[in-house]
Amino acid sequence: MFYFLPMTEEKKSLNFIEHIIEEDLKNGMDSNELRFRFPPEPNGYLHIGHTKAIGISFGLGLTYNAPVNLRFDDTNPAKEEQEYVDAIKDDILWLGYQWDKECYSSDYFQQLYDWTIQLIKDGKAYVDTQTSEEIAIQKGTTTEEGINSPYRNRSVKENLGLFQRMKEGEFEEGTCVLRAKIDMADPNMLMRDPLMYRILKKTHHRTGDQWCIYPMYDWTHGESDYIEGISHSLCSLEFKPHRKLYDWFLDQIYSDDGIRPKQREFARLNLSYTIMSKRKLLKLVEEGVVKGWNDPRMPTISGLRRRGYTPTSIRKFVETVGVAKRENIIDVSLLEFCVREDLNKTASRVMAVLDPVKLVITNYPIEKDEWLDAENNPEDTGAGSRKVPFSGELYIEREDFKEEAGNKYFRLTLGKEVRLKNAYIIKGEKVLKDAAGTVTEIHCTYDPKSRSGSGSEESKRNVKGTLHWVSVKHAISAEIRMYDRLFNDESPDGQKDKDFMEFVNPDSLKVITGFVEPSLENSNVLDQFQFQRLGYFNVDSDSKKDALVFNKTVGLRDTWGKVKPADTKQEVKSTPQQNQQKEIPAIEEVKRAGKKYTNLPENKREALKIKIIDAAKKVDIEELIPLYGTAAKKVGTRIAVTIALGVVLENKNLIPDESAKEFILKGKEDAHELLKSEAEHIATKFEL
RNA sequence: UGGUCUAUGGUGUAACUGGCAACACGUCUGGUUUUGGUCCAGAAGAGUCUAGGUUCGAGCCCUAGUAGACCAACCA
Repeated sequence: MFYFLPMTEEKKSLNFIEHIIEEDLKNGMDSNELRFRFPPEPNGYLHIGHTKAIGISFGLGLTYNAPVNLRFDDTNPAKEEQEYVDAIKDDILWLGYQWDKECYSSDYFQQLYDWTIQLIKDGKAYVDTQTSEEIAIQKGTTTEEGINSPYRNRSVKENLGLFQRMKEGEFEEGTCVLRAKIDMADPNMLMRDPLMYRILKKTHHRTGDQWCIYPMYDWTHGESDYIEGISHSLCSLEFKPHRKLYDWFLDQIYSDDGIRPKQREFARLNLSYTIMSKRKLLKLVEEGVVKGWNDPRMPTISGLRRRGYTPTSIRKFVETVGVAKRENIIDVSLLEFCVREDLNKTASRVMAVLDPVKLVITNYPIEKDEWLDAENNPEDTGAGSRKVPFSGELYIEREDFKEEAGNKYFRLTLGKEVRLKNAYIIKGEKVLKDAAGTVTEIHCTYDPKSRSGSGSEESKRNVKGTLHWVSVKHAISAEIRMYDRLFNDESPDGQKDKDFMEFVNPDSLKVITGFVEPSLENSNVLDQFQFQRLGYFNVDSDSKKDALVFNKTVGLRDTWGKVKPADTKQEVKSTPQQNQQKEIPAIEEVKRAGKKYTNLPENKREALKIKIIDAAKKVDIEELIPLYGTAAKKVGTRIAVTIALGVVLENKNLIPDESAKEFILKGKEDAHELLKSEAEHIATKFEL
């Protein structure tokens, strides 16, 4: 008998936002007061960068079982459109997140207006009738204070009147604004009488022409959070300076009965070899570098979806990248890992040959066909199997044959045997070439008794290589779109003197015609497959029943085909110092024991001290020389090492001055004093 | 020449009120395998930006530097 141990609660480490929430909860916040929001501006399509923000807020909603609002931050009718609202909703839904309320900042225009009137009455806002240039100049710079607007001290009555007229459309765009009266000398530029309202005579996608004054971001966001009862308002780092203003505005309207939202900021997601800015992505679309916002090479959600990325994989990805406050560039290999991980479990295995060369089995009966069993997914026993047609003429990958090759090459060569997946073992016999020397046909023989699954001895025979193939007679040709990274540089928009367009990879798309097995004839758009030994592919939306089109989502992990020089990275790292450390286990032992020593409670140290000294006696003085400099500052090791040093030196009658010379000779100038004082200090302390 | 933030293996993130720097990706071995995939077992790789300080003990606390990011749109 044994007990079922309680599942050791996986001590999931919290990110800093979760720590804040935990802290708030501990300090008396009720967990059902938690509420989050994702607030996109509907002025473009969502991209992989947004999924981090989405994942954080919706993820928090999930872990704390708290509602998450979707709020469209639509305060600028010049840039926003219904089309984007719809696309954003589609994308979030596709990712699999559920929002609680669908909100719009524009729903709060009236409330915001009412609060504004109060602010004006309180003398905390005024109408400025200067040009934007004048206002900008008065704002000062990061190093110089700003100066007050000449209109800063208009009377409440006058402000009220002017603001009223602004609202009624009496003034043209750009002629006046409403500003908060804060402090033109604040080191935070955002506090220097920020704009609250500007005139925009544009039709808003929701409020139509009802308003011609529109609130600015800062005078909308925190207030919207407050109205919705958001407890934690999470945004990216560049909003950090806005926090002070966020809080100031909140102070003006907050009454004790509501939840006071907190703004907290995290670092946005950057992906290597990718750009994220909407403006730059738009340029790619406009200049025809890609075919649209949902081009499979785009980092947009719609692009990734079309490319074959799954919601699960993207969610896993954002979960894995974590949340912190430092700048980061995440390697695309992590994203790729996440899709492979998901698709490996779900995608049906099929055979497709993308760079075909004909293989003729000379001893296979002409005209004969066989339909062989093929497993759909070895990772999923419930996936069943299907039949694939086999015949005497097949296509195999050109890459899978070489006339001769070393024994690291597991594929077909003349005179060597390989297995055809789900079929027979064959042996290369002869090769036919054209005038240019290109292989046109490979002849081989097969072992009729080796058929997969037949149960015979031969069917179980182990041969090194297994090849995928498609029967010439039964193959369906298909368009295959092969994608590579869109940029050649790891950080295309991170270069100061170069434009990101310079790094566009001209070979990011290759369209080829390949052959796929006939079972794919009835596949549907977005169906996902693993083309065995090649990678994951999905059916593109351009695909038609008689003209199949596939996208390559991602290749299989491939440790063989890789160019090896990448190894240099590994070489560089083994520094001489590390090598030396490896060669001197005695000192290692001292150090290890030393660390332990420092961590032990007072009463348990004695035994270990003896051990340290024993180990120290074995240390050769020569070994200490190159090490002392670093060893001395190694955390937690210092004292123990010093004990050891003291012992060693004493044993060798080197204490103190003779040895110091050695160190000095080696360029360790400080070592003398350090050694002496440390040794003395320790000696007295531990009565050595 | 101001303010704010950040600094941990190649990358990203951890490390509860100071207590042997952990996890994932990537890399490299070996095993299994009818996918050079998956899976399994294992390894290498940082002593935590620098210099001081406090402490028996510092990635964590203190001081001073250094480097990077952000901040002067009638954008969000």
